[in-house]
Amino acid sequence: MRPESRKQEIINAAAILFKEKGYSAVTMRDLAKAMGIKAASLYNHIQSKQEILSTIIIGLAEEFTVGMNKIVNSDENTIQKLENIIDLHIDVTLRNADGLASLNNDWMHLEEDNLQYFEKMRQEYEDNFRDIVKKGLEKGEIKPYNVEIMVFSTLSTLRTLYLWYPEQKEIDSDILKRDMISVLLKGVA
Amino acid sequence: MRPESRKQEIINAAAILFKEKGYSAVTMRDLAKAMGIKAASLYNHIQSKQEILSTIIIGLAEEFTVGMNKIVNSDENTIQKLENIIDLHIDVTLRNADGLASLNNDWMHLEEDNLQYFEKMRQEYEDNFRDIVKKGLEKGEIKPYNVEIMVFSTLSTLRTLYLWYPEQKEIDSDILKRDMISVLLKGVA
DNA sequence: GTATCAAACTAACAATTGTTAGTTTTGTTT
DNA sequence: AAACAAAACTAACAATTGTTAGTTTGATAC
Repeated sequence: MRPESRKQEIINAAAILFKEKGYSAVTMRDLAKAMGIKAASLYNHIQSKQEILSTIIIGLAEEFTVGMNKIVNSDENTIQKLENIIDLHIDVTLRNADGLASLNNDWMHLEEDNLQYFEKMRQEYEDNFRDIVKKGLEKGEIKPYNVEIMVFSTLSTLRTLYLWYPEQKEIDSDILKRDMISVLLKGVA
Repeated sequence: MRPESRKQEIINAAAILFKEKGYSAVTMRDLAKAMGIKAASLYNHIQSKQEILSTIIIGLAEEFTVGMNKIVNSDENTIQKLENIIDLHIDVTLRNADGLASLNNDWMHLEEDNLQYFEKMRQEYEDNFRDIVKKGLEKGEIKPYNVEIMVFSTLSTLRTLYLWYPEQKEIDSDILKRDMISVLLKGVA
């Protein structure tokens, strides 16, 4: 157990509260109470409420960007790439499910520069995803359904993992990966 | 064009704002500005901000409850039942995508009684969904993957439709239904 | 033209918000 | 024990929040 910095403790506590009620509904006094201190004391460690949010979201977005770039630039086939994307989402979710709630639901409360930066990363991530599916379709590695529907459907499931996985502790992470890949790629029927 | 009551106009405008920023981040002054009036004037039509939220969410939740009950009590087979659930979600989404944002993201801001009522409906909806999948699995109509994963995966996609569909106007609703059913039931690979 | 009624308005409220300034406590290092 | 830095505290601020009270406007019915 390496000791976490006080700042990181605050950010982790904030992520939990943001997950439960959303960024706007969590006050600095709520956060302070969760930390067992007074609201003003938080400012010995952080600069602003906004800084907490951007630290949570931008860090995660960059993780996805790095992961996706590796997958796109690999020479694996389409199915393997899709499997790797599923892997990426499961890994990030296991490591920081609370933070993903903010990324999914509170990104619009980022301020100017970080908001633009985030939206750019998200756009590129989705474009990369779409390109993988499109190429798979051209090569006949994927069924000829509407590309947008396939991308949306898969991404919806992966994005929502954060809500669901923490409650399914009995499911081993390898079984999760295997069945998730099966369900998304081969369907249920 | 039947004229909508002023109250309903306010609720519709609120749903759009709630979708963009979430319930907590939307002020009564924001809502008033969107309506072209002053905040105090809203109270000639509604009782409270909370009333707006509960009207949006409870109405939609009841729609899903009614729809799901019809499906569960029908004598169709598992695949047909799943198709009907997909249909239900697409229909509701087409009719009120904005309201679904609140149902998905702001239900936790409902107050005591309505919160309990909502959570009960959601629980029963998910239980019904799970039972359909379980029975389909027993009868061999569905592949033997983890039930929770199948339910979660399908429901994630259907719940997120509200975010995605309004931007895909070029896709005909019948094609959407057909390909959505294909992707969810047969997979992409 | 006067009464009626819905729907807007102005003005204000008490509570809550994020944040700052300045001070005290706590624990460690000299 | 003296000095120091980290991290807590109290007290307060200006702005914003949902909401109320009381008033005015504008259209319709008599």
